[in-house]
Amino acid sequence: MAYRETEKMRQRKAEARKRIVDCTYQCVAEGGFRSARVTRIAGLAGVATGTIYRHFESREDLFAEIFRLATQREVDKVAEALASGGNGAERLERALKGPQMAWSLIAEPVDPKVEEERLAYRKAYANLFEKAIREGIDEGCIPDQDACQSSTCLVGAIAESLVGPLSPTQTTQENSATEDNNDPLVNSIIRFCMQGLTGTRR
Amino acid sequence: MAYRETEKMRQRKAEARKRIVDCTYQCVAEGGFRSARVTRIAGLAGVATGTIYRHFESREDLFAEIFRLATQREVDKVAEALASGGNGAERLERALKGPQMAWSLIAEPVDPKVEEERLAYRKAYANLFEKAIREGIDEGCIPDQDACQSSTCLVGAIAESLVGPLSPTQTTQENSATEDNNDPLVNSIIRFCMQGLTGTRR
DNA sequence: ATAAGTAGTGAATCATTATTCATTCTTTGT
DNA sequence: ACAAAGAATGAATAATGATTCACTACTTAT
Repeated sequence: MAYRETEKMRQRKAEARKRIVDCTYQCVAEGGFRSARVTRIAGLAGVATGTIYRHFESREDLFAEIFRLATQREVDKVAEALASGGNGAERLERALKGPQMAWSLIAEPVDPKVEEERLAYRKAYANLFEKAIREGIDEGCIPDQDACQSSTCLVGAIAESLVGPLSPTQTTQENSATEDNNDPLVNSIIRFCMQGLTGTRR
Repeated sequence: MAYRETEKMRQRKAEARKRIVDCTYQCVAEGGFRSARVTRIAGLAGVATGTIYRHFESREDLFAEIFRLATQREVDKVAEALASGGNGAERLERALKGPQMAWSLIAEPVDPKVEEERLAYRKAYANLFEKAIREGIDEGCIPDQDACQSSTCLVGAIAESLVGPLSPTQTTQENSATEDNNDPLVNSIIRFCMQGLTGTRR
């Protein structure tokens, strides 16, 4: 027998896969999941359409992966913020400042499999917040309340403000990905959310 | 010349149109816009598929109309609540209790034309809230803040809580359409939102 | 009854895309 | 150099479903 997969090949395949992922991300960022065509992705990535299917079961699976990837980083950021020092209210406030770019993904209409990921994503956020709220309640810096429900409100308020159709920010990827801008917006969301939680004017 | 459209005919057409609208609504309520097939709608309405196109330009137009209809009633309810007596904070609180069923529509992935309606819908709500918040600020019962931004947070928090993927309520139409239930849920949303606005524990 | 015009029909068409797979190209070990 | 295996290709296929349109059925006015 002759061919045995070698490191060099593994690497080349990995590169192709990455190229596919990157181009998919780009397509999704431009026109959303709905309009991202397998053919176009293949074209951008410089592979044949068939090749996509050597790396992913189906279009949906590819999309689900994109979603997970784009999402993971942001959730991690929030988790990190919630894990660091300060009291519960302070940590929450820091966490609210965290996510910047991936929120845009939670607004987009998609296939069932991606929808599943989206649910997981929102839930991940909500869970982080819920835990933090509970801690705040235990510490006494947040009044007693239904932490689960409040965390849902938080996610909703933030999502709508940052990426919903009402959002004042342009929904282009570039600007929402930048680091520092739209501070007044973020600040007023934070104020609203913190007041909603604590019932304390600041 | 012979045939001239008569009242009887006008009426019959109107009935067919209404049947189409109703069945579309039913389909959408069951499986969402995505999966509502023109053929099935026609079948349910007892007309040929072609007939749909005598009443509506296109599938999208039909859907847009459904959306408008389902939506209008709810927005009216909120407007009414905001118009009645009491101070700003009280009126807002009443309005938050208003919408029940149509929120489910704002979560659903749809075609561009429907998307447009959805935007209008969210905006309608947000505008109502924004106006009410401004009034509350003028009256002094709500502290000064960015009314526009706060109204966006309200819409987001409510939408997520009632119909988002995190919603604890089943997303079936029947129960969310009922009048009185899920009070604890609604109450905690209201508490969160009112605190977010007023910064006052209740 | 007849003619003129409108409404209704639904099988056929058209358009769109994801997916397949027979074929060609590369890599690898001998 | 050769054979065995895998990888890549992309034209062809398949599936879906909206939309059309040639035709029939009905309504109306004379």
